Amino acid sequence: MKGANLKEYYRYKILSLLLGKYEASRSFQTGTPGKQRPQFAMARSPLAEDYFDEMDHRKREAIHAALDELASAGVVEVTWPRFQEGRRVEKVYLNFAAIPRAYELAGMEPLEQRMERMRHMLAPLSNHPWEWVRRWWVEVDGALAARRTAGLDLDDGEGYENLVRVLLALPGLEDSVPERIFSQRVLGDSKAFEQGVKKRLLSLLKSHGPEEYETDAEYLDSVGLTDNPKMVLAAGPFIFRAGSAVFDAGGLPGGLGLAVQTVRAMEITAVSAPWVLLVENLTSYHQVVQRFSLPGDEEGEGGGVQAAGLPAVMAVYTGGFPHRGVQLFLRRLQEYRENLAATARPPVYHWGDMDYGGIRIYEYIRRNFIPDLQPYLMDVDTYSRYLHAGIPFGDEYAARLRRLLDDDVYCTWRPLIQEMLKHRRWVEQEGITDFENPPAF
DNA sequence: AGATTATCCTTCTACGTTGT
DNA sequence: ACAACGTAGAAGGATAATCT
Repeated sequence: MKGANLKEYYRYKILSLLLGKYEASRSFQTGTPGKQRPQFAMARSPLAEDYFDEMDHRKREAIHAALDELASAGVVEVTWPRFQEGRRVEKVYLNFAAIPRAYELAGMEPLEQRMERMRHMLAPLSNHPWEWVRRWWVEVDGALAARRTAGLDLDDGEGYENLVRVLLALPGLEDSVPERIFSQRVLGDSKAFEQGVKKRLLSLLKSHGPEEYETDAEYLDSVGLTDNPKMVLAAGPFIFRAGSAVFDAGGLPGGLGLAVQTVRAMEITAVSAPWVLLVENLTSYHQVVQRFSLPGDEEGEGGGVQAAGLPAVMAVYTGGFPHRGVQLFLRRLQEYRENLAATARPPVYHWGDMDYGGIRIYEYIRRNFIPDLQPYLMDVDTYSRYLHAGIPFGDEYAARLRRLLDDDVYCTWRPLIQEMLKHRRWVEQEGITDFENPPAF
């Protein structure tokens, strides 16, 4: 590096160091210069190593040259230890009046301008149809107006531009759309969503979203995005109509998978099973289908429980928090039930893990789809019988569980939650095998 | 006017939280 | 589980205020 270049290099280093301190200082926050100027002591600055390099004096000379120039332009003030004038720099101060000039010389964009640009970029969200997006916008816009960064990466303008586009496009989605297709449609690039927006959208959903979920996929599904279209799995004797065609699922020993479009178009016309069971986990769903929905099946499974004679059940796989397709199916089911007299409705039970997520999934379905939902094998008695197979959990998990105790929505779960807190274990649905007995109706 | 005290501000350090 | 980041509190310095 030649002398002049070295000087410019240090000029930038010095100015960006001082401006960085300025941007973090109260003087910037309040917008009015405080009593103390941004400053650094040379000996303990990032420049110290170069400044005190005994092997290469050109570095110190270049730093002095840069400081001389800045000082005579009135941008900075340099102090020297007594009797060392011009020999060893003590401290460097940035003059408030020269801050615009300092930005110019450093080739940096003033933080205030970058913040204003960001506000302008996010402004379209101010009248977003979703309340939680507006709430986030109010927070962020307020922070920027108050000259605080609020966790935004001000250097990633493009990223936030795409985030805004995505947020504006999401409310228009009908069914779940595959990420890549959505990305292509909204951002013009099938990878752009995954690379630049997904992470921010997820953290936004987790911090401000209307509902807490277990997995990223569930969060994305809640706004209409999936990695791949998902089927709705259901089994047992029920009849539905799609267009003019009528289907009887009872004739299919393993049940069926319904595409979201089918669910949208269908109407459930009859449920001949005496009860309906929603199942959280896939393994358990398959077991339920095998044991309940094949009355008279002689094969069994390798000496397993004799299945013959069990009353049939209509089973629906929810897969954790139900995705949009399942939600639509549950609405169809509820539409059918509401057309019947209250006493004629087949009762709907839900069976999931006895853990934080399982309890919340149950209440989520009850709140949003099936008001008279009942739990199946999710109670203190079953918990105690399977405690030996329970999985231990830690303090943080216990704290989350304890929060449910304070929430009235979960009041019926208090005995179970208290039992779980006492033993510090949760019980997996898959471990429970004695589910042959349907509840007494 | 000089010195001492008070106050304000930056910087350092530790802690908690969040993301990988 | 670990690292990185951000925040909050403590300490050190500098300026301002007050007293003698």
